[in-house]
Amino acid sequence: MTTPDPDGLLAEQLLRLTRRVHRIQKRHLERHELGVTPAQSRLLRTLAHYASPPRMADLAERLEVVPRAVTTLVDGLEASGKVRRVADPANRRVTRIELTDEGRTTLRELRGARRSAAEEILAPLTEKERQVLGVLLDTLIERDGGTPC
Amino acid sequence: MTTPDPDGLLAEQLLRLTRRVHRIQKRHLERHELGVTPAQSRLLRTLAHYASPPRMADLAERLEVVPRAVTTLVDGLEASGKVRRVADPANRRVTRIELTDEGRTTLRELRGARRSAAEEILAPLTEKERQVLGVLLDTLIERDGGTPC
DNA sequence: AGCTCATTGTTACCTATACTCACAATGAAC
DNA sequence: GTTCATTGTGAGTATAGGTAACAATGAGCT
Repeated sequence: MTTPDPDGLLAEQLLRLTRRVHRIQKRHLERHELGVTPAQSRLLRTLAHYASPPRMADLAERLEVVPRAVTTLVDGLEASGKVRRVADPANRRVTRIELTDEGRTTLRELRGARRSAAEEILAPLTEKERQVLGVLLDTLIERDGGTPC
Repeated sequence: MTTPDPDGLLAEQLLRLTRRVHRIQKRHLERHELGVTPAQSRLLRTLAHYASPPRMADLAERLEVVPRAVTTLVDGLEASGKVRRVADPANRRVTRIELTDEGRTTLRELRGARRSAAEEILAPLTEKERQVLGVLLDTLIERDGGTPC
């Protein structure tokens, strides 16, 4: 209440920073020539977290996007042979998404791109500062359940 | 070196958070029915920082986008009467962008939307945590001059 | 059985943001 | 005055996301 405009400013910084993250990420992905967009890369990584192939709807929830957005991403990844849609025998409405061997290979190669991109972005911070930032971001992200109005 | 994947994770958190910031910002802007998109809102605010009307190129640099992107934003804002393109008498290549009275009014009303959006985003953080976050983000943003390669 | 309702993914379309490339108009330098 | 740099913009593209409508399927109820 005492400070002039701290809140709006923070949001501004956040957005500004993210524009840079996007640019850097894209550049590193292109340099590694893996043929995936940033969003596809994210889906691949998310996919790796599941023990068994998730449904489209699971992915949508995890990625915090509408199911329709996942369709497009999977379309792209399936076209380049990195994932596979498999029918669920138990419930014929659901489609499960599997990583292919090629997808797994891409994922491994992706780690290099991610590491270098992250290093470039976070270069100005010390290890400890990164930890603090991580905690703060986590706090902001965690409470996603209840939007007040 | 000891932690598993701290860097990639931070970038991930950042991007995830920003998707939320975008959504929240968009929602609050729509609720206030000011007829501006988030990017237009940013341009309006940037505009207010200048003592005299800046050139398109100045805005592009300040917003960290290519000049062509500013053209589109100004198109939209001019169509809704919030800014005005004025020719520079001294150099007929340059176009200067002025806030109109309506633009200034919108800008004032925008502050409410911004405040409430920022409050929603930052709710889980204490005042002190916000300050720390601000400093960290600033550190990350500041060194934008020299990209290593 | 049948009727209704919810779930699941997708088709079709729209928006916002920002990019590259090419270009016309203008100014500056030689 | 010819050449070169600056300035903004037209044309086209890419990415990421959103809504609305819908077909196929499953589940519940009577």
